[in-house]
Amino acid sequence: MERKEISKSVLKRLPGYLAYLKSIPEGGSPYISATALANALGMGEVQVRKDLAMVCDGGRPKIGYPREVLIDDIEQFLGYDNTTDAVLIGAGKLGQALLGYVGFEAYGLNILAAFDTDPATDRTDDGKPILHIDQLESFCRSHKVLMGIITVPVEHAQSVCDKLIGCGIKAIWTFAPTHLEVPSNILVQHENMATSLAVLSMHLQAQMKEKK
Amino acid sequence: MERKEISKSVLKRLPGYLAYLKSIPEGGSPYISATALANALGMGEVQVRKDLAMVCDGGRPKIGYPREVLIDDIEQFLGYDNTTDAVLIGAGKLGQALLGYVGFEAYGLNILAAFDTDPATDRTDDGKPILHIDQLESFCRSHKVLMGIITVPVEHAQSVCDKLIGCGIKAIWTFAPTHLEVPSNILVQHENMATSLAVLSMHLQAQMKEKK
DNA sequence: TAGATTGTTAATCGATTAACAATC
DNA sequence: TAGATTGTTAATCGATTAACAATC
Repeated sequence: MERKEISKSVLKRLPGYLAYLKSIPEGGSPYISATALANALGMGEVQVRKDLAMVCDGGRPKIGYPREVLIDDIEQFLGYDNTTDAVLIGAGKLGQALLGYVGFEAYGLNILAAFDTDPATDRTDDGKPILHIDQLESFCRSHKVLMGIITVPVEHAQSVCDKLIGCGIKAIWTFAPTHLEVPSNILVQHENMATSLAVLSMHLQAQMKEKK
Repeated sequence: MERKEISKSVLKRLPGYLAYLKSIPEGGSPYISATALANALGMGEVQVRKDLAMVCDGGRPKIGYPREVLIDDIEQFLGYDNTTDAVLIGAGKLGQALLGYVGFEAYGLNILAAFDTDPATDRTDDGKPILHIDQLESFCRSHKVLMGIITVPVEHAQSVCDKLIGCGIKAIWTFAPTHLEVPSNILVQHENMATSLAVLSMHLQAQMKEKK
């Protein structure tokens, strides 16, 4: 499969297709059409077809795409087939929730350990190590970790971010509601609860107004 | 301030401005320019100016916008000035993390209680009630709750969603990685960890390739 | 006054949708 | 063959960026 330049909008829709494809029970047809996928996810069928064209080659007219192949192609495209190791900084409630979430395996994400300035215990319920922040650098170097997850309070986010970059991390997933300043070769993915809440809040405001 | 029709892209950027404006220490100038804001957040200044024009009237040339007024305008626009009550379904780790996060107050969100099919305790550490799912409807009706937060495993997400709608909920914030089927007047906001991971994963793949 | 900054109007860019030809 | 479905090319739409006039 020739790898084309992919836009971010397409990229963001791929996990949705993947999740749906995986959720289909084994029994049925081994093929699925873009039309069927679109209907199931409430999207336009042309869009789905175009998106799929980016990652796989060849559905067959009248039949659709072979489900298994499609799943493999998307996973390979997204890099879910080879796992990424990550460290997590901030072993608070959110941090521990992420640490304990087994579902990330499916996305090729493996959180090796959590770090904190003041580790309450040395292991989570699930047996993942919680280490002192001072051990971060040697840990990252020896495990060749490229991804860091930030779940510390806002005020420490930037300094933790700087520290991660100093440890050789190339991609950062942050849950702290603040802008992080980083060099251009580092990717920051902001899990932005605030924007979600903004969208929800606007919808409710509109609803209230309608009722009047 | 005349309320114009606002696009989703603008809406999603507003919380970022708000967070930054609030983070500025009291001491300095009471004014801030779109240019300064843009630089601080790594954005284009024209975009910032256009976005601000949607929610407030009148910065002053050469001076900028009065910071306090700007904060108030954005908060009012987003509806953060009057709090929204919400219920949360699924008192697992993620659910409890959200339940205990005090930062939501700033977004006008107040999670009243959590519900679960099998409540381990009847209160969280923070003193918020955890109730049995059977009490959901009467609770929502009596408290006139309009927002529901879903933190249950994927396989229960749709049924929980249906239940919430049956209780009169109008907006749903879901953390379950699956598509939810809802009537058109209900808003579903999908907190999509999977898309974030896809973006991160792609970046790391590109990095690896570069190194070779 | 000069210059920084705002707000507006026009141009560009990218993404989505529509139309249609190709194919099994 | 007929019809469902794919893939492609063109048209539309919306959002971002650039250019510029207005203003303090």
